[in-house]
Amino acid sequence: MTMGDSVEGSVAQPGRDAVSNASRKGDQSRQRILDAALIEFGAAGFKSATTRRIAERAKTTLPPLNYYFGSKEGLYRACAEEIVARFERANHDAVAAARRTIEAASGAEEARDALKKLMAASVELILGNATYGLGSGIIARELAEPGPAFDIFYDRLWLPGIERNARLISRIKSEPDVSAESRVQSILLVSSIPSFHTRRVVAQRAMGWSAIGAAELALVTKVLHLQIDRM
Amino acid sequence: MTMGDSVEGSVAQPGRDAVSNASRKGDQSRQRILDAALIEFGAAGFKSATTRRIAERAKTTLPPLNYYFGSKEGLYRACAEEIVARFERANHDAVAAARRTIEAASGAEEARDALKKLMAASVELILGNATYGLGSGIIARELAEPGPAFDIFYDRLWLPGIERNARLISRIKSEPDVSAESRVQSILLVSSIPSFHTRRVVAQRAMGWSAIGAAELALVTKVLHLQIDRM
DNA sequence: TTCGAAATATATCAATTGATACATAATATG
DNA sequence: CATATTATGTATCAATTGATATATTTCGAA
Repeated sequence: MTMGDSVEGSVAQPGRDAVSNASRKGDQSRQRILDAALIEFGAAGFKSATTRRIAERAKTTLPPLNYYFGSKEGLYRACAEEIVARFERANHDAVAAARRTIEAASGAEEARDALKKLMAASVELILGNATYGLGSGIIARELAEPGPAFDIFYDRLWLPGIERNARLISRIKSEPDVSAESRVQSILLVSSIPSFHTRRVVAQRAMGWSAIGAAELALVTKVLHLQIDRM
Repeated sequence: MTMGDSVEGSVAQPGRDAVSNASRKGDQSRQRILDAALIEFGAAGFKSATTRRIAERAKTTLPPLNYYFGSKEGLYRACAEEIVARFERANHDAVAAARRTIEAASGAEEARDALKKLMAASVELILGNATYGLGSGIIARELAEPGPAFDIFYDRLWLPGIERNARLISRIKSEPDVSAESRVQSILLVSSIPSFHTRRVVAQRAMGWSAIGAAELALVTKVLHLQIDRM
């Protein structure tokens, strides 16, 4: 039985106690493949990226890809899981603060502040962090054309994000329960996040920028804050 | 010499005076193929869509695709041109009004109104018009991963749109010339348009809607108008 | 009606590509 | 150290797919 079999239905580490992680040789290969796949899938998309290019970038050959991830699609899903994990790690503090705000009977101002922090963290992640740029490309593509990873992003990014923001917006407006309107507002706000990837692409071309500078990052954040202030 | 040769460098109708358009038999085939390609490319993207499926949907075979459009990529570019043409046709009135407002020494209120009309037309087109839904998918994808049609969309949609809106925003703020800030504001506004496609995908899932209703369309437009009122 | 050009279909090619059978090497464990 | 397990490389397969050579049909002009 190969490792790949245990991947079915789960992209977590294969059957092995979590203690000895990264100790065995194979873990390094697995990680190299995952990193290479993030770059290739991010640059070309699921269908256009080829397993050969991924293997080449990971300085290995084809069989290890299937050995560790079962199939190209399994590898793609593993990339999605990795992206979500990085997103959760980067947003951990803002999310924890938001959760506390929601659970405690906080006032409108605290909710407003929590919402600003959440949005700022997401924008920073997409526009500011060069490494995550790959992730935002994959996410944007998966939204333009729901593919093998849509469920992962939807269940672990969009749905929780919409729910969380809707409660904060509701709190801002001092509603007794979350209204449908707050929910729609939340959707509009959350779904504006991927558009920052679009903005990156268009702005770089329109302004001749090679990268998004701190100045534009600050401007975007400021505009978002103003938007939240006017809710 | 075949028709396909004349496609190089131009996706316009092959060498034939524009008078007798749609008269010859081939024009109907060409149109059927284009319609089929819009659907297939819209659903699956450039790489994933197959010429066989397009031919099948157009109730024909492979050679006509190359005969009329030279190659798969030529067909894709023709689709992009078609999308831009439809967009321009649907937005013609709002664009003409904006042009008049810009050229005349209109005041801030007229500029505000022209900008609202422009944005409303785009939103209506993407969220409201079912037929154009295909186009917004292709556009969204092309932004997530610049491909063979990026230049077409950029040159004929983004660049003119950004320029136009920047002038209107500048007028709203009563600036002597268009400032860099107005330009950035314009980019943020214009690049928010494709995100309505994202919103369609996410909202349909999150709210369990099978389609975007008139109510949500009105809400989105209202939110945008408020945003413009606060510039 | 006749003839040449335009249009469409059949069959096939060649390249790409995901996957894997098989052999070999590396590693860990007793 | 010995051996079973894990890991990796070579070579190859089979399916998909864009493209086209070639034959046939359709159509319009003379």
